[in-house]
Amino acid sequence: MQTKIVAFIERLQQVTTFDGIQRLIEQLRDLYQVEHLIYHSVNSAGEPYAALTYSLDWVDHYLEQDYGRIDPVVLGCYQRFHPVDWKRLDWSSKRVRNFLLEASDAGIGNQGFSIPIRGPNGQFALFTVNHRCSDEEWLRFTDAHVRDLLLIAHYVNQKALEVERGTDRLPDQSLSPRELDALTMLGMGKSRGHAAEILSISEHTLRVYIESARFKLGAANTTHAVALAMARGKIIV
Amino acid sequence: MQTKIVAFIERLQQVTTFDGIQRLIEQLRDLYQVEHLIYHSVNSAGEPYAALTYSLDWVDHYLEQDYGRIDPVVLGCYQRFHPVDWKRLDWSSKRVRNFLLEASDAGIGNQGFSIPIRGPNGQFALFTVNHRCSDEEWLRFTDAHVRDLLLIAHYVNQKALEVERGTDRLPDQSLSPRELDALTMLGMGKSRGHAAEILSISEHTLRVYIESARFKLGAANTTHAVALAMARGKIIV
DNA sequence: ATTACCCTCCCCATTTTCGGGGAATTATAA
DNA sequence: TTATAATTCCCCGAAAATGGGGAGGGTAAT
Repeated sequence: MQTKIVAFIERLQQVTTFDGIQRLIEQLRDLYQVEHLIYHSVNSAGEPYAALTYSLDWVDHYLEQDYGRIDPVVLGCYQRFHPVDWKRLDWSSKRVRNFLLEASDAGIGNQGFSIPIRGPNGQFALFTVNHRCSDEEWLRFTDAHVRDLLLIAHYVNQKALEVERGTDRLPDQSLSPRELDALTMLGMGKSRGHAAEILSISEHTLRVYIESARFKLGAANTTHAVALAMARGKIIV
Repeated sequence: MQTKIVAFIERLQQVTTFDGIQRLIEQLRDLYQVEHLIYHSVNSAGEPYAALTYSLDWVDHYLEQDYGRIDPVVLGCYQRFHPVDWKRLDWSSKRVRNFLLEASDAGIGNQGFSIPIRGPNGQFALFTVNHRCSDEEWLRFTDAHVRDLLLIAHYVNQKALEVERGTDRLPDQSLSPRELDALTMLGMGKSRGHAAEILSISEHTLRVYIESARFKLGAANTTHAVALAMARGKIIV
């Protein structure tokens, strides 16, 4: 069994394009004989990327409906450190059950196992195995392959980051100490006036920091700037 | 070497109080013969807790100065999934270098290794080993003990959560779907008017959601509500 | 079936923030 | 050293948010 993963990692090293990752994901699905395999990520600029074996119809529908915001797999893994079996997630809300029905119709299996991954600057990725089978079968599968999957998830993410770095993007905008102070205060719920008082600067000055931070982050308004700074790990509230 | 950790885990099971955890941390420091051992966490309500071997003076100073917001160890690990050696963190800013000098004066060693941990509802914890030695010595130490430390970090966090659950806290406030929608839109930078339009409701209605979400989250204003919802993993922007 | 919560709509007055300007001194870095 | 960035201060009008109030219909659970 170990030869599988060794061969895979060797082949992964050759890959230099997103297409290559996609093909590898498909080969991996066949190798492990599961219904679906999904790698998807959101980089620091918020751009999504995915290599997966779901039907394109489902992917389009998912994106159109912005299901990433209610999908318990995404929500549940976003802040988690450890891989999680889909059974352990929260499927209780009505909206989610509806989503589940649609997913099932689109050919998504009832069993799933997802591995969250985090990269630099808030980059977030998920590596998911999906299958349709009984709980017992699934338990046997996961027990047998968790280690492999962890390694694969890690390597695939590394490769995706590497390939993406080729597509040169805007450099990571760094915020000045005062800008971080300002955003932190606002994120903590202080009003501009109070925040300025705490930082011992005029309210006007505070506003300059917020403005420049907003500009650097490409944020539409103050709330957005705070949200982006948080999402990118620049501040903690 | 393995007997060390087995004995530790057994003793850990007996612990039922915060004081017990503190004593165990001290014993662990002696066991591994390092300068300092630190476990600290922030729960879903934002309350900090720590069991550590730093001097109380330094802890007081750290809290008073709110160094948690600039400490590269905290910042760097907050969004990371994997343990990290302090050398790999970003110590470049002036403010940080100053912090480092103060820390060194307070008896904190030059070498460190921190393990981030995440629990339910945005709970975040750090397990850190600190020592004063050369890079080579430190490499030998970490190489020899990473596995142990990972396990210990995990068990200590579990125990801390368990002990904390005893001190019954306010139940986790759940937000309604529409409240989540509203906060998500604002977190994405939409204005109230635009957000209402996207959600196909009146701007007045949107405001009701924001107000109730703010109330539930105990937030002072909209920006705060979005920040809290993000920190608690309720929304993704 | 009653309670409770969710969703939707509306008014008003007050406070706060936004987005455009401009300008000075001090650090930091190339 | 010279440029670039950071830090600090200021004005103003338009726009948005806040904090009260009230009201009706729906759904879900007890």
